[in-house]
Amino acid sequence: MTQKHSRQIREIFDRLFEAFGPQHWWPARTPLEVIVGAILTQNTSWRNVERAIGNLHAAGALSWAKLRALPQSELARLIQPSGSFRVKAKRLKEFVNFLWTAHGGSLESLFAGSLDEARKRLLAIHGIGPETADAILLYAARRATFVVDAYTVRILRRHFLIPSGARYEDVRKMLKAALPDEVGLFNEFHALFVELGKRFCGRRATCDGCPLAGMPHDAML
DNA sequence: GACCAGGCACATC
DNA sequence: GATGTGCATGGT
Repeated sequence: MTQKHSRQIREIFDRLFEAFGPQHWWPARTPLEVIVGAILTQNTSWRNVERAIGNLHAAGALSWAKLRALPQSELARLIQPSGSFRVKAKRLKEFVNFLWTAHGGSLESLFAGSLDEARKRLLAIHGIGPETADAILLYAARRATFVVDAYTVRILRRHFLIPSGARYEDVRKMLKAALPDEVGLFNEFHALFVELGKRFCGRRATCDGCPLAGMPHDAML
């Protein structure tokens, strides 16, 4: 991690924040909603997740007790708009069951200890991979970890800030090392990466008007 | 009709 | 360790 590298990362943040402003992530009212949303949004657009969460809300199912009591098949029916609903119903159930059996239903207990300890605990739950674990830690537990999504990797690679073969954990550690350890910064930065990706890094998108225009860049990547 | 969206687990080489 | 596939909906 060179100072130049770190400066470029910060320049990206500054440009994105200047262009897009605060993103107000995560769009959820409670830690429970963050966790449910994080699982439902796996490989799924947020719009469809909102429909699913709307169904859960209408069914009065947005509480740990109700999620625990709800039959998996009924849960699957409610979250159907978010896609992969059988898989995701199972994942939600596994999360809730683990929260109860291992931590007595206490998120505080689940999130206790060092960042790495809490992260390992989450990753051990079936259905919680690195990105979902980091989203939960950052947006529900307010811990300073970086959420590395596909856009983030693509953008950093295009700007020569990570090697082409960089893995999730490499990118996460690089970003953590390049930035001050501030939850608010990590929160905003991930959301800004997603916004940039949606607007300018889709398959059909062009770089016209991209806030990162002028920075070293390879559009072919 | 292909392709994508705020991934993950599993099989296979 | 790297790559491929199923999961499944709704939008472009």
